[in-house]
Amino acid sequence: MALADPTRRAIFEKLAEGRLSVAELARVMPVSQPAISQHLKVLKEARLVVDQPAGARRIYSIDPSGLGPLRQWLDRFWDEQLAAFKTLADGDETE
Amino acid sequence: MALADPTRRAIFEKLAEGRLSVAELARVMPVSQPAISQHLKVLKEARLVVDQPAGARRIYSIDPSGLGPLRQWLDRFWDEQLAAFKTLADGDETE
DNA sequence: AATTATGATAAGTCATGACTTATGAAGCGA
DNA sequence: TCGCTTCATAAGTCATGACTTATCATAATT
Repeated sequence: MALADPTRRAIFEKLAEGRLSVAELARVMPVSQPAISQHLKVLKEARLVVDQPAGARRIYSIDPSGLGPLRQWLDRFWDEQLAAFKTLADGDETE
Repeated sequence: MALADPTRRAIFEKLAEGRLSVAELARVMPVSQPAISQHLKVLKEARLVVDQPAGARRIYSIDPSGLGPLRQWLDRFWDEQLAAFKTLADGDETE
């Protein structure tokens, strides 16, 4: 899970506010530039961000479709558990 | 993030199918009973599962409300990004 | 009471991964 | 072209955490 690491989540949240270059991220975050690049690599492989060259710089932005699988996974449990709860609430004493 | 670890996610998914004791989980999962207990401790602290003593055993089940914060976090990005996309799609050439 | 089953904790090992500094490649401006 | 900036990768360090075996407490069973 690419969003497990707090630093990576922070980067992701920064990018959610707007497109940023690596250097801009490095200025804001409390870690070195290589650390940023490494995190971006993981996020990119997870399809959570996309990058786009702009001269010597490289602009990163969020790939919203990357959140789809997580959302689906989450919705599945959400529905299952709601259904299970409903069953219990409906005066079920199977257990 | 308690759901970062694959083993822990597997435990969580097992519990999503129904309430289980520690021994039952240990029988199904490819790790030792102490490992199971340790994972359950993390899940419990994250409010993702609840436990209930039943004699010498202890029954674990999912606490669906624990998924609420994750869902909220996810929805926030979802909406933000959809809005951002809409802005772009609406013939915006700011960039 | 003795045995067995269950589950939590302690202690130690080991792999993973999040960081660092160093460095090289590529683009831009003087 | 030289220097400056930007970024990625290499290599190494170090902390975290996911496992193990050992053990103890508690509860059910005979």
